Amino acid sequence: MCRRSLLANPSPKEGLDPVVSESIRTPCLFPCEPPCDGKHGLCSCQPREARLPPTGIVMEGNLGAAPLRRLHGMPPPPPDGWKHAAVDRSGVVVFTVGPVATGSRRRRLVLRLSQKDALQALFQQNPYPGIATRERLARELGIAESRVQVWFQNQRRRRFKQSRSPPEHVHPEGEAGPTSTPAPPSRPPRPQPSSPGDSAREARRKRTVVSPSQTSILVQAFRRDRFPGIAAREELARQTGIPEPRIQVWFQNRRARHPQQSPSGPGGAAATTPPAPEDRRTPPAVQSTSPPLRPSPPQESMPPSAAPAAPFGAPAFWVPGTAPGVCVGQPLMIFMVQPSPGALRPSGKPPPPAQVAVPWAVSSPAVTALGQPGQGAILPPAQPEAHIPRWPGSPYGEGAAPPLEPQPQPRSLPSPTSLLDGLLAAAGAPASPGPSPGAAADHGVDPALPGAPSLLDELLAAAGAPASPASPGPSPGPSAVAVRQAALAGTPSLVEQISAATGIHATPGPSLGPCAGERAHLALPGSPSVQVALLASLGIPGSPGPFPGSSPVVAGAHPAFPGSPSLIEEILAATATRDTPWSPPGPPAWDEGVEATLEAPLSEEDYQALLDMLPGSPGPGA
DNA sequence: GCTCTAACCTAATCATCGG
DNA sequence: CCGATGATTAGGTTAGAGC
Repeated sequence: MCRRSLLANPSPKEGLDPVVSESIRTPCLFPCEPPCDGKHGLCSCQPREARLPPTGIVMEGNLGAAPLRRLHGMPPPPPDGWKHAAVDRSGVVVFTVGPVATGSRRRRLVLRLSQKDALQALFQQNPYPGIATRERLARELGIAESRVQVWFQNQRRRRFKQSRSPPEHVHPEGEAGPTSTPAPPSRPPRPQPSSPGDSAREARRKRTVVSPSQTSILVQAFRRDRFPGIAAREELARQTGIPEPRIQVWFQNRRARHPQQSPSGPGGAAATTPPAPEDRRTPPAVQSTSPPLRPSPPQESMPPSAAPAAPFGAPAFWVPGTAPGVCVGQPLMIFMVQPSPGALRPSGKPPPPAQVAVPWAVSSPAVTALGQPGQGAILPPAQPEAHIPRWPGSPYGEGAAPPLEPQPQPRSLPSPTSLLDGLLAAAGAPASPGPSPGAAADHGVDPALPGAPSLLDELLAAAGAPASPASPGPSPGPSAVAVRQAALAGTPSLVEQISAATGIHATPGPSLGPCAGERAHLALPGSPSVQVALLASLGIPGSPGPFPGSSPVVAGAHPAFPGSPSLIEEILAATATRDTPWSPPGPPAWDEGVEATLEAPLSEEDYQALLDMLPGSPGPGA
């Protein structure tokens, strides 16, 4: 009875998301009968996987916790208040008190009807949206791009399952009846980007470039836990500056390609395992810097040994600089702190003590929403959407993260007003009765708001869906904000600094946080992208165009801006030409070429120079 | 309790980059 | 060209949310 169900089952009600619940959940320590094949993502009887991390964290309240503890000879949980315990390599069991950041899985996103309708509409148009479309849709719906991607994955399965065949090309017509589709027999293994009929398939996400130092951090984490939960991934995202979704993929690939990282099984073997390629190529010195250090002493504040000292398995003790977004040159700061109940972004995300000035925190709508349990939001707050390749040699270190205090990582915003609401409102539809006003802020930030009056309605209408009266209830809002909040909440990124210095940030522009969500869209109302513009004006290479590992940013037309066609409009347009197989959103706005990247390969010098150019800008070194 | 579906995982494969 | 590795897809499973 190898039941994963026995494993970690964090009690969301308590907001406990065990940081390492994953650890518990993954390993299958039971004498399964029949033994599980190990194919499961969460369970494996095969010792090969050695899924139990060295730390052997246990969760309170987990159904499987007790047995696991027994199996591991772990002591019983502390009486009260403990959330989880970790056993470090030395065998010391450490209990952490207080809410744990998050659990193994990210909070489940509850899509609103209107959001689903929009997704459905797009799905009918194209079940294989490219990165550009996904991002755009994500922006307009106020959810993370990765969520959109997952939704499409699940949706394809649901649809294909029903119809037993993949959508040839998703002709708008057949969609209406999901199941109704007769479905041609055999279903192609899998649509290839270049496969016929898919010729129009959009471009993939640009390859993320993981620097050696970032790889080092990831590898270390991997050795400790091959199955990091959302909390751990977010943590890594903060440390590395790589978007959490990319971290997740990295681990997937890593697991697939480095199955035997720790042959000796749980525990330790990791250390003895031969270094992976990345390891080899990573200078030792760099490796030790894993845990980003404080800005000042670039990499000395914390002894190299510190990194290893902080077993990933015991993330509870590492409170990252919280700056969700690791932005341009933002050093990551991690320091040890006593686990305290509000320190870790529990459901309630109490702001950390020394809340460093976070520019956006003030004006950012996203921030406003902090603290809300919003359901929709899932975006890992810290998700540095804009993955900015660090400049090697930078004093800020590689895994630079913002030297900020742990910030309340708004996991989900109760977003008074979600993007969708905004859309609906704009369309004259009754938006969620919710909160509201604060919404003002949101509105300002909402990408797709202005300019696109009844887009949603149109889309829905085109899709045959009822113009969603939208979210009934206060809908916590999926957080359009959530998506951006990550960007906001965090440390001031270069852009933020620039904005602060220039006052540009006055515009509650959409996703101003360059480091935000999966992708930071720096579009500012009225202007393409301040960031891009600035970078471009400075002649910073790579600014205007995407470059490897960069996160494309729609610099041009932005859905949120009046005048810029929204995705929905695009869909509508496409729908008009039904026989036209999906093709990449054509208009300029869509053009990938229009996209710019936030991740300018800035060198520290560039960075400094940039800052210097900004009047009143303190500048990093300043 | 049941259903639906978001989240996650594996395996396979494509795409891109650097040597 | 080839190896390494990021991205994506199909398909399987778990678990949260809502009825």
